[in-house]
Amino acid sequence: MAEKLKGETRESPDIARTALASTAEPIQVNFNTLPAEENPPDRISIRDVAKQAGVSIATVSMVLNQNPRISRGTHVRVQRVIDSMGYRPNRLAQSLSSRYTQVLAVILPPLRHAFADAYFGEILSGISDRAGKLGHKLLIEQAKPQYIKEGKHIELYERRFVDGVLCLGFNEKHTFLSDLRQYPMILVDNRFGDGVLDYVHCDYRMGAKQAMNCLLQLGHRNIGMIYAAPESPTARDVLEVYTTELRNAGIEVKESWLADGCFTDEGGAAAANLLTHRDKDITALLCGNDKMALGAIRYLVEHGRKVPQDISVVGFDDIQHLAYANPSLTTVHLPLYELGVAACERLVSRIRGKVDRVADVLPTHLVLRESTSIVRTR
Amino acid sequence: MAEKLKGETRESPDIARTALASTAEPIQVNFNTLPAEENPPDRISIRDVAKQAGVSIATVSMVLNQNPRISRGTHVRVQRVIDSMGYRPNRLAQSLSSRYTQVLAVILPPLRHAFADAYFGEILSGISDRAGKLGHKLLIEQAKPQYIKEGKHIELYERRFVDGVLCLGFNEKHTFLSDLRQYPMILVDNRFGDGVLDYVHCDYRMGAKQAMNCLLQLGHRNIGMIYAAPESPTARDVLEVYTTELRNAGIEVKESWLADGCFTDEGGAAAANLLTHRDKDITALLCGNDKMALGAIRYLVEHGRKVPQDISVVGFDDIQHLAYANPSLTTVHLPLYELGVAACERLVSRIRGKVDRVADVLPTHLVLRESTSIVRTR
DNA sequence: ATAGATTGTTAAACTGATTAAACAGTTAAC
DNA sequence: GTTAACTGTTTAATCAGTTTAACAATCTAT
Repeated sequence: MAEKLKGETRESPDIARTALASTAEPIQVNFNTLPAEENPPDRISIRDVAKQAGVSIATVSMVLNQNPRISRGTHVRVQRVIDSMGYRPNRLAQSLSSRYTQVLAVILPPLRHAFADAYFGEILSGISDRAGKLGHKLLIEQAKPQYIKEGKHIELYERRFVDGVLCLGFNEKHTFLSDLRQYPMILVDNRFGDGVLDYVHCDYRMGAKQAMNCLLQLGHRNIGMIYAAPESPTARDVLEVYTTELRNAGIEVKESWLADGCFTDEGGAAAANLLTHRDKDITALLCGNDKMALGAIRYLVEHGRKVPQDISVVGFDDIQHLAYANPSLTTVHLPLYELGVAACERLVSRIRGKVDRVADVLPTHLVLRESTSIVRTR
Repeated sequence: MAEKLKGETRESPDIARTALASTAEPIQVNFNTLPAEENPPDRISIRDVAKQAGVSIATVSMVLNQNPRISRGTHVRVQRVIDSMGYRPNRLAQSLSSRYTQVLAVILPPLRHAFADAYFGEILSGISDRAGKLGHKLLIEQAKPQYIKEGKHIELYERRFVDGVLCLGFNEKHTFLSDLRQYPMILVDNRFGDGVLDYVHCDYRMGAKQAMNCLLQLGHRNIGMIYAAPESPTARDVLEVYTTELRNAGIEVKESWLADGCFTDEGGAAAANLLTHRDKDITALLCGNDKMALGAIRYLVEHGRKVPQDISVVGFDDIQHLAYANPSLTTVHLPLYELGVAACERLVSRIRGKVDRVADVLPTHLVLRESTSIVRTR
């Protein structure tokens, strides 16, 4: 138990303060000297500006929208008034008449930790950055069953919340996607119904080929696979390339080499358990994502199998901070940030009617780290 | 190199298919039989509904808003027309006249991986869930320097994008926060300028006390601290309680026990390096968040110090999936999801004018796992 | 029977912008 | 010296709702 010294309790913690002083910049937040905003920031409308500038509201509107029919002189004069009054156009009114909201929605699957997920996070970063640059705001939604049942995803367009939608983490099982096919929408990192919906996804076939090449070159022949979500076309791509590449190497794939890991780390651990028990000779595991790979490694290490000495593991995603795992993970790098950028870019093009079909596939590459090694000869 | 068997190349991967068949539900997406939406979903307006129902648009509006001045009969009759026509009110028009957008913004700091961050993610989940229940949409923004310089954070209100804003991951160094003090805004998981801004945060003092109690009870006396962001009041709370609790236990805090870990895992590793070299007798480390704790453990383990046998480590946050780390992390659980819920709830109350001051503090608790143990006597 | 209160509905003003069409004032062409 | 073609600006309609005040119809109370 902590012994308490009388008279010392509740004393000011100087040392902490000292530490602070040395690191923190001086902080002064004096609210009395802050620029006094006009108390009720009385909404200034386009009419006020027009009156002040001695022109019609149409002129102000045209100045706002850089309409070339406005003369240089008027433009400058009106702009000056706009700036001096601190006028900012009400975008509800703008959207109401212009029919564009300048807002995009991102729909995520109803997973408990969808927002804390590195995979979605990386894509979201890309989307957010590009949306900002294109002058669009981002609305975030989770497609809970109730949400879909109530048709909220359709309301997004119908009630004019957004101009377009990006769907992340969905596959062909999510039939609500087809409700959106008549609106600007892009399915991110998957395909749907043989390409009925616009999409942008990573080249999972290329990634799988890169991973399998690596393992085969390291001499592995008994390679297990922890897959997930076989209803997802891109996930299926990996499975297919996996078997094809084995065949091409003259190896007959055993059914017992396959296990579903549900994209989670627990699932990955469970799958590793299953696979290693079904076939003691497996020397390598290809995993559908990094989380499962991590779970598998944890399971293996905890059960006395050394990674990579006894068994090699390859992941998919190349999630940040997993480079720091122990052993660090060999994985297929998916350009998730770029995927987000591309998806956002294409969606805006679609909204503006500049393209009428989006079907992009982004290249991957393999990142060799510590979780793979040459097969051990017994 | 993989040997290729002639005639076997590019064959269909039956095994993968079989695996699929067993796991996947049957997928049929027949687009010809999907309910044929009226080709041009010709915008239906309140006027169309009014005409069809033989009432004025005012009546339809009042039905929509459940105005009690409408008789039961009319309500039912109009509602039936609304349903049959599939009418959905344009929310731009609604917001324009009602002065409420039903949209909230979440502003995140300009960190590269803000969206992939477990800490923010957890809070965001809470916010998103509650916002949905309260009928509000969520806009997500990152406060890049340029963004602030251009006053986009003020535009959020002035241009009527949102009714209120939740600020995550900011502290007193972020002076732009004070620009928002005249609008509905809640600072999440921090305080600002002695409480000028509304806030909801976790009880970091309580958390620090719980962590220190634990370490002291385990017999540790030379306890180092990896802190971060001393400009953050809540971070300072931890530092202060750390020194106070040591003093109360009759231990004089050494300046050399403190190091800044910048809230990152690399920072945590670097700080662990620094601390263990400055004072070889340190037997425990208190870390300002889980990421730094993880980095510290990685550094220690890689440099031959066993955790917890040689040195105990306590984190802060209780981030998901870190329960699976090896060793699993003893940490202060912050109710981040609940924090998001509370913040959202309070913000909406503020917008509706039901409260005029928000200053909530949520309790924490310690989660004992494997990274701490009784001090080893030499 | 008539004034007063109650109830339900509607006309009209309002929210704050965009934009097509009209309209002056110049300049160019025949 | 008309007519035609441009320029730059304004008028007025429109986007799709909400809300206040007015109004007609019915019900009470005197």
